[in-house]
Amino acid sequence: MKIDPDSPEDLSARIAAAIREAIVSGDLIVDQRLPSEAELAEHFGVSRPTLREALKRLAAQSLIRTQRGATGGAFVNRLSYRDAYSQHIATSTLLLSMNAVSFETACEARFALERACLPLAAQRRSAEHLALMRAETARQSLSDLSDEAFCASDVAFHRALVDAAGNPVLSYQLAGAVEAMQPLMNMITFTARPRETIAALHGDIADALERRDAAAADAGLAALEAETLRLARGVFAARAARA
Amino acid sequence: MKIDPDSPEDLSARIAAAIREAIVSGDLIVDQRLPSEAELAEHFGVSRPTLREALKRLAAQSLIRTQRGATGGAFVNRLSYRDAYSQHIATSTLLLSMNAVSFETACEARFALERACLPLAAQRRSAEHLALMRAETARQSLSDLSDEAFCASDVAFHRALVDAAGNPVLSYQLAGAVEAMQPLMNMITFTARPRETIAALHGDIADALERRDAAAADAGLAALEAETLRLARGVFAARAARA
DNA sequence: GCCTCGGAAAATGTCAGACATTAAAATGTA
DNA sequence: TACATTTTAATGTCTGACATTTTCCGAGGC
Repeated sequence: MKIDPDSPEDLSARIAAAIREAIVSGDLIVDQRLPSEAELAEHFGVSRPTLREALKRLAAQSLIRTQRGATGGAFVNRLSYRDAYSQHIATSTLLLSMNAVSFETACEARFALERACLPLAAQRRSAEHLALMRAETARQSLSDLSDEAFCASDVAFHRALVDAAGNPVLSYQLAGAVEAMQPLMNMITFTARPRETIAALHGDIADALERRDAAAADAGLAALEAETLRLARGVFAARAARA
Repeated sequence: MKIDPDSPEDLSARIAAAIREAIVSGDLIVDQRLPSEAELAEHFGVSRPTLREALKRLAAQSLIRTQRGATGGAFVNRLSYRDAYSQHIATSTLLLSMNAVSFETACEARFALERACLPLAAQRRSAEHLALMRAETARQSLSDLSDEAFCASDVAFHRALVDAAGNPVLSYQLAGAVEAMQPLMNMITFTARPRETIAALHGDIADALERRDAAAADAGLAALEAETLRLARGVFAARAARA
């Protein structure tokens, strides 16, 4: 582990990069304990605070975890799907909100990706996934649901659809697209009529998956995309006219 | 900005969470300057080193950047596609390498996602994207190419295919699936015959996109997936037999 | 012999204060 | 006005100390 001496970055950034490299390259393996902070500081020729800044950078990326006490220290963390999920969702959400991505672009990406899951989902969907989708569809018909809760339920339905494909890598990659849409969806107010329409389309998709009919599910998803886009355009046009 | 007093986490983690919350919620906006380290330390009632650990955590996630000098300080960073890309790729690569994901699972996810891009790519592909795909296909036929370089070219071809869909959100979400496959692909040795086969299939896909024929491109991608899987199984079986 | 209890030890977590370095702004001067 | 110099405000880094947590081991009592 050597730091790049002529990088313009901070010492802590360079040290973090060196340790990260050791982890990624397999030089440090999962659950292995790193040397103590004092030893690492000496190894890199820096003070303990500087070294600690480097360790915190790695901790922020879930690459290491720390334990206090006699046998404590910093350990290489096994990156779990759970951790990767939440990082990916947070990054995707920020990316959309900070870069003025149009609703159309985000919507197109989301539905394109979900359609990629349908053949697998039709083949592998379990009873549990179907039940989840049915439950969310039913919830969406409740009249006393807030707009936020409706959108959250929408996201939950789509997550179940993606998970039904039974491929954790696919679920992980899609999590960003599906979950990051929620803030955008929250900008749309769903009055009674659209809610019924959307819930009905969700029902159609669930029906198709129950019959293991990928083509029908694809048609349902296409209809849902068109409806979502139609709704969003209506809302945005009305908002623009009012302003 | 208030820290959660009864969280079991470090002070620096709680402070980072508080500031992150302020950024995500829009309380702090892009390019806005945060108070100086001394002021923030006083605000949260901690010392400067502790506060700096919190800032480094945020810097590791590209949420802030820092400048030295008189008018320097920490600024809310606009999360660029570029930054988000590299984070996503790094996380995806680690996730695959640390969780013993099977080649089949990763491969299935990758091709399922790429197929989602084809209809859009067929519709929107530019001459530049086609030229890129042709160039990589040509490179793959060179005889003096190392296995790593062949795999890198393979990734470049697929990246061009994804980018041809003309949707940056889609490109971002797929970057993880496409790039994270490279270490897995590198485990396979490509002798002359498979290289020809793969390059030919790449050529077929490029041809189909040039004709804006999504169905043919889909068939080409399906054939490529089957071939990749066949190859990988052969290599792994041979390796298992030898051991 | 076994169990409990209490320190010793080793590690991270936190603090205080100082100095080094950088870059912009203010100031002085030809 | 234009240029060089000084000031200033910020981050970057170091030193040393103390607080806290957790494990381990040994002493003492049953």
